[in-house]
Amino acid sequence: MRNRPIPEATVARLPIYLRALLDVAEGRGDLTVSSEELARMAGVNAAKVRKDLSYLGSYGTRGVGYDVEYLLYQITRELGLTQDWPAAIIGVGNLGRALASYKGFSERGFRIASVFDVDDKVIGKKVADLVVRHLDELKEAVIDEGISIGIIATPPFAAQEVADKLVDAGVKSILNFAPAVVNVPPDVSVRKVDLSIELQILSFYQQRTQAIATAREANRRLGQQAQGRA
Amino acid sequence: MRNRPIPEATVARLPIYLRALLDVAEGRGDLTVSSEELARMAGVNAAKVRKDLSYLGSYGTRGVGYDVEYLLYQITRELGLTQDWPAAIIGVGNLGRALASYKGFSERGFRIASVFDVDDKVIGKKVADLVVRHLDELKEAVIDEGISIGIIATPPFAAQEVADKLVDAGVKSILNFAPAVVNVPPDVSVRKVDLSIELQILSFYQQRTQAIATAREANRRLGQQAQGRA
DNA sequence: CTGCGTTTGTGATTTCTCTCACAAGCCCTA
DNA sequence: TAGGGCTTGTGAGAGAAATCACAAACGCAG
Repeated sequence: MRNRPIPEATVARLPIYLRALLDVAEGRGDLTVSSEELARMAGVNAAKVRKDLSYLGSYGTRGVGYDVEYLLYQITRELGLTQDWPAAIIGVGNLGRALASYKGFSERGFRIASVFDVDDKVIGKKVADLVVRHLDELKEAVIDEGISIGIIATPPFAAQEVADKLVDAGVKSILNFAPAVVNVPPDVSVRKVDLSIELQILSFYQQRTQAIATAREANRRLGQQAQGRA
Repeated sequence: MRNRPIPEATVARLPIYLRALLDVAEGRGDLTVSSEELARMAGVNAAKVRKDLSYLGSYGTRGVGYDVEYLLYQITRELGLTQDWPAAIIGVGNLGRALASYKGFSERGFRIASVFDVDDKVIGKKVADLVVRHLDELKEAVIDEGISIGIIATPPFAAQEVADKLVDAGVKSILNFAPAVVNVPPDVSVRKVDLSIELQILSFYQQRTQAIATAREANRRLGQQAQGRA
């Protein structure tokens, strides 16, 4: 099992296990945790937890469970969170500003090192203790400050251009909040967070269950009519 | 193909196609679009586009492509976007405020109808033209204003409690921005957006390619040493 | 009306993911 | 040291998603 590449689906769950483990460590101070318990906290089933963790190695003890501290360390290391990855936010609109001061990032060890925009009205102003710089200074900043993650928080029409500039500056990881598809070379990772897409997906399932309810209702009425006729 | 349940993976892509189609319609005003072109705009491959669309029905014309307006309408209808789904935001911190004034929601037809919190310091204040109300008024508001989507933007410790209240009030769709797992009955849909998890996933892939580069480098040096000895 | 170039729709296949179920292995007690 | 109770680690099978590859069908030109 070791040394096999870790499946994408597993990678996406490791941060959830990490959070659960932190809760266990801080909260109760238990020394070990079972796959069953971890599963409950992460909202998945126990077999999945065990298989996921087995990709990292055999870090559990049969009959006992997983050592909380040890597993915490292993997941942290596997996720590359032992080093820090300075990030830059491009776009200082509503969303950009909220992201710049979002506590969740720093709590997980991510530091916003710089914020950029192209609008003279905001350049030079402070956002979450950082002075907004012009996008033209991006490449320089990436080199000087070792920025390794770019966070796109621009309007959609600017997203591709900003992505190109990030790639050109040597950034290999991009988190895209703009509602637009961005294309990058294969050695660059992009993840997207699209808020309205999430709502649209919810809408689909809601509409569907309502449609079913309506159909069932119609059916019921038809049934009553049939009974009435009988 | 029709009437078969639409796969989850397909549902998640429909909003992306929708956006691409809107671009085509507004931008060029072309009357038809091919799966090839849609694929390019959506960042997927053409076969996937065709298979996805085929779940909705046979809306294309062989040798021609898809009628833009017609397909737009069909996807809109399938996603349930012909009716409106008023949403409520719970939690008026940085993120909650940014979400309340996020243009992307209204552009896609989602309306934030109410915002809630439990902190007396913000209740009664205005956020994006809406007066912040106490969470205790949630159930009432859900009924009166027909709220069908709950957006959780609280700190993590409060997320489950808020989710329970949403469920209790009859909300069937929840979008959770709090970095915490929330459990709900099976008839309720939850989608989560966890910003720092996205960064952790990026970190994993970045760290891995760096590790590979380092190993390759070490290898190269070993090779040179071996050559030196030969 | 025929033939050609184009693009869809979809069976078949491959790949990825989840789940099951149980042997292997650990701890503890006597 | 032997045995019983737990919990892990993982092979095997089921299921979902992605991809392939091609027949079917359309428009148009001659």
